Amino acid sequence: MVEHGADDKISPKIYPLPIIYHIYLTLYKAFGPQHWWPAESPFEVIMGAILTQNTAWVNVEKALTNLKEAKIFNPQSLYQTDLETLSLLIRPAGYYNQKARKINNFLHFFFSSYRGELSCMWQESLKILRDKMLKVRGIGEETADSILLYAGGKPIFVVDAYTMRVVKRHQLVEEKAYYGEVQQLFMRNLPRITELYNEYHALLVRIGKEFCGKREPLCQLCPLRGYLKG
DNA sequence: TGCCAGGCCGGGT
DNA sequence: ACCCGGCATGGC
Repeated sequence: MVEHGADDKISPKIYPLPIIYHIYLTLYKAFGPQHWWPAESPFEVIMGAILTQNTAWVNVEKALTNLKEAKIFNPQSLYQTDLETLSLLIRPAGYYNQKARKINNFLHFFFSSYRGELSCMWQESLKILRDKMLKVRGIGEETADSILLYAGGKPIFVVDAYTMRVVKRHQLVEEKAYYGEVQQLFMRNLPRITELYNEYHALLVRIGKEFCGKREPLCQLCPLRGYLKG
């Protein structure tokens, strides 16, 4: 352990790492990099982020494949495709009528504000872009943050159902905590580094799936069980 | 068979 | 400011 006091002027004080940071290190050592987001392009990340809303990823992949096979998987073509056709193609992803509308809403925003150019959209500041995306019907906080982090490489932490379940199961936040509180828990306790946020969220999904069933109390095999309060 | 999956919206208190 | 029903397919 490091002694504090005498050499304050020489080296900065060493504080204990926040527990949130410890948990990341634990997960990374246990599972290694997760290689997220599974997509071939930033635009594909955006479409996937909308399609995966409350939906298993395997079903999203089917929808993405359909769009690619129809040779319309680019912003212009998708924007020109009528909702009926679009909903048919994304059917495997579920909620297909809503999601067709959501994709169209996003593309309308994308073309009217940024000429359909991602490079143009990324020039916007993080906070402004986030607020603007949240005004699009069908883009909520998680979807917006997923787009910002995994498509745009912006340093914003994504909170999803697994994240929520893991931090609540381990009593790192109160049971009623909402999205912004959990997001702040992570962002206040971690350096603002895109790669870190990227990997951390992916790791949380990994252990969420593996050890944190929806109705289970707390899996004894979870590598985080030692961090439980109380 | 029923439950779950990388949410979000709109209407009702 | 919460709370809840609706949206829908596919896998286990």
